[in-house]
Amino acid sequence: MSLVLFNDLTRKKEPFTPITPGKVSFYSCGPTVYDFFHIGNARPFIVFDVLRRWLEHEGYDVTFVQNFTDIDDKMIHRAKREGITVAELAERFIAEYNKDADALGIKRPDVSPRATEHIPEIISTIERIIANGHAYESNGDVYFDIQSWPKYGSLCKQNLEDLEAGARIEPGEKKRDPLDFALWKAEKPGEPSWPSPWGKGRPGWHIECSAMSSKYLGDNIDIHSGGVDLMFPHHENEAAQSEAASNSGKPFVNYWLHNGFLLIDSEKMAKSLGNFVTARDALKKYPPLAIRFFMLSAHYRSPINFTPESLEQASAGVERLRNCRSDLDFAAKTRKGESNFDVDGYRKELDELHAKFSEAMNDDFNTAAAMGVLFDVVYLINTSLKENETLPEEFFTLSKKALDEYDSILGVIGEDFAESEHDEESAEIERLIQERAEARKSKNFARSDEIRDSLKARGIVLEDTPQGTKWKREL
RNA sequence: GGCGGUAUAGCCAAGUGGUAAGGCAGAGGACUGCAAAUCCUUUACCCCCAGUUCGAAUCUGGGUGCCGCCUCCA
Repeated sequence: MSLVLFNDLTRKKEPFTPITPGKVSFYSCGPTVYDFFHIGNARPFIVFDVLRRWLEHEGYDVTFVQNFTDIDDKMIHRAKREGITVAELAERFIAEYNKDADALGIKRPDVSPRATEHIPEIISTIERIIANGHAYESNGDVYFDIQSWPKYGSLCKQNLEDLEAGARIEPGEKKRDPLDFALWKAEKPGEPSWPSPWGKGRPGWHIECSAMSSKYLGDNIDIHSGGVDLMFPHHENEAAQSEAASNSGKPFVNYWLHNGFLLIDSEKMAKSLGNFVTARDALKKYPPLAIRFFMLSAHYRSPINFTPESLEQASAGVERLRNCRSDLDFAAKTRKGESNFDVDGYRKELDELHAKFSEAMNDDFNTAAAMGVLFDVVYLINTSLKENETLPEEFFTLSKKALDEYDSILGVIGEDFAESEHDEESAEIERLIQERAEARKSKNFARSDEIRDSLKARGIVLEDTPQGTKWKREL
């Protein structure tokens, strides 16, 4: 089975067919860099990172673009409050974004365009929209003319009347229709601005994505993703702008993907509710792997609930995965040898699981089901380790390859600390393990337990096996 | 009011016509000096009502609960 994606344009699962065979153009809405990003923002970053990795794993040449919004009202207000320029604010929080995103194992995009570095492209996009008769200038502002765009509302499945009922028009506004939205905003005193054919001003929110996606990916792109709340108005507006600008008759985007909301203790996250959690804070409390595990444990379109319990459960799940990998590594060092282990049968079982994994990922990247398969692999490895004194080289090669492959997509197992560390501390740990082994030999269990407890207090866990004692770091 | 999502074991969560994956937690057992890890055993009338069907958690209709969007919040 090949990849099927749920397309919000049609509200159906559709077979994924890229515009150019073998290539995928993928635009993902990035953060407005006025503050640390929060744990709700982290969801699309993580889940679409996994989709991107899966596409690459399947052999596609993916161009992944994720913007930084570095000019808008929030940026301006925050910069004013901090007493710095908008540019300084952007610089700071782009760096913070990268720190948190890296910690969460999110691959860097191929291109990370910033709105303020694409003002000429934005202006020319607006000019084309005006030239095509879908926008108008009004006192230094430029608005998209909703009435000229019959398709408006096709992504969010709303008709114009219903949308108008919810819209409001402020007194003194310069729009013709309440739903018309700004492409360009005339300069206000003390705010950053750029020269344009309509006087000094700055871009509206939606236009940057249209201008930048077309610059880097073309007028017709394969995949565009973001949170459900962006479906309206942001993506609806983007689509209208892009298609009005290109005037090619081709859709702006072939597959629209939206992730479900993340709730905090069953409530929407909001500063007013006092339940606002930044990714930075979450990373202080929970291991990055557990946060990833949590995000991938449900389907990306379902809502998920961020609670201490769910994160602890995720941590325990990660622990099981990591134990398997470290048990495997330890056995590879101590139990490799002659064996009548049925390698061919084992390979066949792994292949079957591999097929199940692919099937899950191809089904609208169902990571929850895929993780179920990963645990089946873990079980297969664990029972094989249990049932065989010694195992052939191939067992270890095959098992390690399987875990590595799945983890290269999901990123929930991570590095083996004990394996990768060869510093003074690990040498000391080895010494203590040696001392404990001698204490145990002479039945000095008091000393033995003392060593184990003191290491435990430092986050080092010892496990005794018939082949000796292994150690690992707690998450 | 308009649009949409969702309801599966103590908790998290797949499955979407043929009789319930996986994880966490719990209980009992094996192993261990004791642990830890691992393994074995064990826990579901799939929100309610009606209908379609040989057969429904899965489809249809109705109801109820929860959630989101329609306010430049992922």
